Amino acid sequence: MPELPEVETVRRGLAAVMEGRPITGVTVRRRDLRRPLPAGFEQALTGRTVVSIGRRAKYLLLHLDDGTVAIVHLGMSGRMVIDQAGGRETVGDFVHPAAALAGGRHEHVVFSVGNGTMVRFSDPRRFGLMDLSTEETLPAHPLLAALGPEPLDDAFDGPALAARLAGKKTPIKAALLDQRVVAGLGNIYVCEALFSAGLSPRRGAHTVRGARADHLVAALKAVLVDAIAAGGSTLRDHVTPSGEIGYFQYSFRVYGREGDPCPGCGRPIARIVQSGRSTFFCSACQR
DNA sequence: AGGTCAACCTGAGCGC
DNA sequence: TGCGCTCAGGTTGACC
Repeated sequence: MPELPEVETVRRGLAAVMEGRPITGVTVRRRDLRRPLPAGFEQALTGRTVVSIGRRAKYLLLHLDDGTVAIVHLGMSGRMVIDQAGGRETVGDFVHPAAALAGGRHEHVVFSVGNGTMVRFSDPRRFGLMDLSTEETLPAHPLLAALGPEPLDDAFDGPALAARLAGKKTPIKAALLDQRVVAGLGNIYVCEALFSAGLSPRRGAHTVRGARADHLVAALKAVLVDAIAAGGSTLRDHVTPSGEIGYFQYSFRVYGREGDPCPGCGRPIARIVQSGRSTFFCSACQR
C-alpha cells in the first residue's frame, strides 16, 4: 500500500510511540531485504533515543540523538506493526487478524522502545529496505539525492511542475511516477489525480503546462491531503471481523474500477497498461 | 540522454 | 481441494 499518504500515516503512528523514547533493542530476522541491511545496523540504533521521525517522499527517516538517521522504505508490501503490551495495532493499513497472527514469518526487523512496546517491520515481498545515514550526509544519500520536490510543499505549484515536465516526451502518467520529477506519488494517486484534473494519462508530459499544470497540481495536492486525512482516521481502527480492507478504496474514483461507471459521465472506466503498470481512467472525461 | 521493461519476491484471487 | 496463471501500493539496472 505505501504511497506518500500511507507513509505519512505510518510516520505519524510511529512518532506517537517512538519519539523521545530509547531504542532498547533491535532484532533482525532477515537481512536480505531489497538491499542487504547494512552491517552494524542494530548496534547503530540500540541505546539511542529517537528524536523525531520524518519523511521524504516514501522514505521514513528515524532521527536519532547522536546524529544517526535510519532510512526505511516500505516497498510494496511493507508494514509497521505497533505491538504494545499484548495489544497489537497496525499503522497505516488494515491487517486481517489471521495475517497479523501469521505475520511473524515476515517480520524481518523488530524494534523495542521500552514499556513492552515493539515496532515490527513486516514485509512479505521484501521490496522494502533500511539503511543508515547521518544528519550531515542525509541530503547527499544516494536514495534521496535525486528525488524531486515534495508535492505538498507550497513551492510545488503549476509552474514548478511544468518546468520539470518540459521537454519530456513520455506520457504524463509515467512522468508523475518518476520520483525525480515529483517525489512520493504512486500508481493509485496518479490515476486519481489525473482523473480529477481531467487529463488523459497518455498525454505527453510536456503538454502539461499553464492552466493544465495548475489544475493537475491542485488535484494532486487535494487527493494527497484527503488520503492522509483518511489514513489518519484509520490509524487506530481495528480490523473488522470480516477482514474488510480499507476505507481508502471507497474513495477511489477510478483506481481498480475497470468497467465501473465513470463518476463523471457514467461511461465505463478503462484499464490500460503503461510502462508495465495498470492505468485506470475515463477516456471521455480525461483529455 | 531519454525512455521502456524485466526482475526482484511472496501472497491473493480467479478459472478450471 | 488443488493447480496454474495473473496481478499487486515500488524501484532499478539493463537494454533499445
